[in-house]
Amino acid sequence: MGRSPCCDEFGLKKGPWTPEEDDMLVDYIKRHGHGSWRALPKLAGLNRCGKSCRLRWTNYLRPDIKRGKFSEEEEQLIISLHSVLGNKWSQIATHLPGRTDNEIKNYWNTHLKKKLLQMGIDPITHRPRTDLNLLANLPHLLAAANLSNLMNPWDNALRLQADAAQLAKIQLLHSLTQVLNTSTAPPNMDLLNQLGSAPVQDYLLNEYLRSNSQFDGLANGHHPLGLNVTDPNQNLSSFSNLVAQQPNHEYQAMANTFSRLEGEPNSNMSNIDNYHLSSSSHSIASANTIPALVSASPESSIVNQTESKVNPNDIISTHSSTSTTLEAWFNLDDEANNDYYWKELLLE
DNA sequence: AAGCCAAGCAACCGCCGACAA
DNA sequence: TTTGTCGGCGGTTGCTTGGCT
Repeated sequence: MGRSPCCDEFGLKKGPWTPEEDDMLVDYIKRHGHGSWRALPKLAGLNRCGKSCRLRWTNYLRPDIKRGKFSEEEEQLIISLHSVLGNKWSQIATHLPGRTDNEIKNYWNTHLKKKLLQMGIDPITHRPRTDLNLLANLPHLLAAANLSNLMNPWDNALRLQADAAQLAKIQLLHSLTQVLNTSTAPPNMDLLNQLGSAPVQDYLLNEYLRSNSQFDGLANGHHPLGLNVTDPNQNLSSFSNLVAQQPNHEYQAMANTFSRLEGEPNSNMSNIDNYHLSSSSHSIASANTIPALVSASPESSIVNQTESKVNPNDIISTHSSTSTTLEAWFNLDDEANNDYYWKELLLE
């Protein structure tokens, strides 16, 4: 079971391959096949270890390797597959003909990881980021989100960015709502105004009123912001309507969910997590068009992958990287959703 | 022109599971 | 059942290149 000595054998060459060595390796494999990699170097007249030969062949010299820039479609596919499979580069590579696991891994580390970070998505969990950097970029993200309706639907790069922005906004709303539901301090109107949409502001303010109407000074129907405290529903431009206006089917699915929740006693947005997590038999994903993907935090992706029987081919057919992130949003129940953090930002 | 720095990528390292003896 | 070998994988290193000062 021990590690094979392979490259530790002294006198064997390491480092970059010369064109002559490449020729020798290609020539031998063309004539004889690689056979035993361990035996190959001697038979081919190479002063390399078998492992080095195998790596050079599989990552560089193989005739079916596709070289050059990754296409937009390939990028999307890698992101989608990574959200399900995690760092299983070899499995990801099986879905990209002509690309090697090493190439995909390098491309992920040098390009895609940064790209996701810039879009406010955590490249490890594929969840929207909730740190201060994201909040600092909020106006930019919101602007991108507002542009989404005007965009060419086939422009994948812009669409992905806009989806990420939408998700960031939704996640922010979710977190803000939780804070408002648990605090009596008045909300920070400057921050609320950054959300830019009257229905959203109404929704958040009414969440605040709903949760605080039992306290002194509000119970008499007066509120410093001039809103109707005794009947907050009169103020409410419902969030369901807001998300229903989104063209993306995912937001339609959310609106449907909210509608169902509204029919339940004591429902509010924070119920969404419980609803989603506790009722897989009538899940959002099955009732609507959101693919049943799993989030891919390092600690959970493997287990989820096997338990939920997610087929990476489904990712390819639906080709939706945002669904994964959307579902991740529904599962926000960890430290990233910590009330304390949001209270610091939101409450005066 | 020279030096510095960061990005990109080929190659290596070390671990693991499968399998045969 | 144990042990050794092999191939495969993911993480990491270090060289090359290009941009900037």
